[in-house]
Amino acid sequence: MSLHKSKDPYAERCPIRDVLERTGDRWTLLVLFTLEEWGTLRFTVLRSKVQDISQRMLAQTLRRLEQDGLVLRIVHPTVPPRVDYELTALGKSFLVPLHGLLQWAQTHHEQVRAARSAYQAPTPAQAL
Amino acid sequence: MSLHKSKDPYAERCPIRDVLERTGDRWTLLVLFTLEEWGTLRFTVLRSKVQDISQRMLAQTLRRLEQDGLVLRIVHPTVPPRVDYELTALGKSFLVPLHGLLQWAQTHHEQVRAARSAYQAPTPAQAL
DNA sequence: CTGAATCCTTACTGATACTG
DNA sequence: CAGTATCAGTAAGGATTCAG
Repeated sequence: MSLHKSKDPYAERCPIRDVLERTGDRWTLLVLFTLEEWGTLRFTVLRSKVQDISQRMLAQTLRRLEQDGLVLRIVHPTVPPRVDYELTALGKSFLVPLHGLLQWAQTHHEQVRAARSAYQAPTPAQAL
Repeated sequence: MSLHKSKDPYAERCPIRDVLERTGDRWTLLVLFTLEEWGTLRFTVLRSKVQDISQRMLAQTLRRLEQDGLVLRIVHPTVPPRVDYELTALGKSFLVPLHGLLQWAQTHHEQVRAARSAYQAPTPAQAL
């Protein structure tokens, strides 16, 4: 989804907007689920677990999650540098409703696929 | 979010992908919530209720929802044409987990905003 | 290792104009 | 009224390069 910041249909003041903005991008949920499953992970390891994510996108996604207080970034002042990431309490609480989505997807996935297969593109505004 | 169909990180076989693909675009949830609130609506009325959506985007969003079996399209063979849209049972069931997200957003919205305000951009991989 | 900065391609979106 | 088709601007994502 392309979520433009400006001319936002949800409007900035709308609380749900902040959530949808996160769930709506390509990697956030994947990163969140990965951190939930594995606990604390360092950058490279996290990347290896999130299939196909680029370095750029992982860094960007993590920044936003950190900024929103969903993920904690822990820097170890070592050489070479080591940075760990883990869910905050807020992040964990966010995963609860997310599982609702997952559950629905798993339960109704077949139904959706069946509907897609059966679908016939409508002839514009004219019925049988 | 831009959700490319190809090179999909979630992979096509992954059930959750089909859901995320929908929640991830700009208008789908808005349309879904609007239909939930108002029940059956015809194209123009629906458009007037979904603030700022273009005719093109509304049509496109409805097609996908229809294709996935979440929304029912009812064509009245009249002149001028009249087309009604309403949620299917599947569509309504999808709104349940969606409300979980909404709830979380409303509950934790302030926390997120606070985290954003407090956030300081990190100096690259070096601690105190 | 953990990033940030740049470039470039692709996808999304809106405006506009045109049908049945 | 209810769309579709086309066009053009913008934003997202990937690849690459550079740095602490």
